[in-house]
Amino acid sequence: MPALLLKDLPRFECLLEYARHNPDLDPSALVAYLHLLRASDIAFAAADRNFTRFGLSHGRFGVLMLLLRKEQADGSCRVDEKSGRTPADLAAAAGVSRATMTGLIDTLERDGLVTRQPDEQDRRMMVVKMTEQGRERLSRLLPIHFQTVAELLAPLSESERQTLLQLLSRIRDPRAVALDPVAADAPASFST
Amino acid sequence: MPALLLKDLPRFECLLEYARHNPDLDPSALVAYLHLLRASDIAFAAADRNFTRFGLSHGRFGVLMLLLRKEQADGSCRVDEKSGRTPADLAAAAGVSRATMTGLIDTLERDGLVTRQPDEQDRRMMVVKMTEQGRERLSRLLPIHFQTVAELLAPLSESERQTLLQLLSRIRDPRAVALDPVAADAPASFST
DNA sequence: CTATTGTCGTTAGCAGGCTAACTATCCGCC
DNA sequence: GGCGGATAGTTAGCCTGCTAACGACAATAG
Repeated sequence: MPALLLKDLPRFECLLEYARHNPDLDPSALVAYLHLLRASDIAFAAADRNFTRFGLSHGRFGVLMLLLRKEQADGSCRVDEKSGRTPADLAAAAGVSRATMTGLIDTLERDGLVTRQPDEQDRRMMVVKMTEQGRERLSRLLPIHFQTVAELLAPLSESERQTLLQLLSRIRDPRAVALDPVAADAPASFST
Repeated sequence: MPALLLKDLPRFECLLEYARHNPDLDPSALVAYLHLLRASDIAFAAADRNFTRFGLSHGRFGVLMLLLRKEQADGSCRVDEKSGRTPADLAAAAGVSRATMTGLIDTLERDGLVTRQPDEQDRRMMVVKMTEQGRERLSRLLPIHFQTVAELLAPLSESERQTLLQLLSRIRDPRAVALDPVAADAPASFST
């Protein structure tokens, strides 16, 4: 069920051993890297257990969250009524390929959590909408999901979470860094 | 290619928006959780690009590392000559199912990086050994892999890495915590 | 010595990503 | 007005993980 491999802890030994034999490389980077994968895998698997209980997966959950967000557009978030509802838009927003999004929507539609109708203006497009049942299921899952997240981070104090977040946000894709070296030490505020 | 979804950044907005509408839940936990998945995904994908360049995957790389470790047994590491070479042992050490290990070894054997021979003592078992070609490929890959890891962590100073590591190692599986609450605040030194 | 129990490796079939290629449609330019 | 290039959604096929179930074999109980 965990999409990422749980195999980090065991590999610790081998890699660290190798590092011991080759002291020219950076042991602290390696250890941090392995802990990062391990912690993320734990969090991923914990969330996935909740999703599975509700007949969802990480991918399908993401789609429903995107649709929920659109529905909250009447609230504080200014999102034009149109954007984000077509499969292509959802795929871009969710970070998966259009082909994958087709499969996700297929399953969601089969389970009655989502509807798919042809767009009237542009007949290439489809319009994906969340059903009442989808909203209901999401509203049952979300408190549990957030509680799980809270439990995962429970061992850390508020200020420690800030520190963790600040350190994590400075880890960047080396390729991206090469393209945009200036951003390497920016505080990196995503959600704004 | 990335086995974990790259879709964390986009979902930031939706989840944070939801959190804004429901202030009873823990925003700092949610943000830390999302940054954790994102950072891990970046690291995972960066490593995976190297593996792919050398015809490997995360899983196959892990197997070779385990076999390499066995081979270093003549050095500083006291490992009995026998352990860790059967598929079942490798599966347990790598954290995958035995069925998955069969597939990993199949591919590695097909590519000539590993051999599989029946065990003489116990005819249920097989003995997996790394070939010279496997050693050679691993020795070409490892410097690049370690350099990638070093680049990923380059934005952090030595003491920041220590902090990161210390915070990450306190994130535990909620289920495991329930079983062993004492370990929840232990420093958690794995590699010893 | 036989029967039960358990382990090893493999197979079959599922899930969820991906790319590449296809059809249908829109847009812009002549 | 029509034609070429871009875009939407789908399909087909691959990869890699998983579980469940199998036959072969070992180990132990009686």
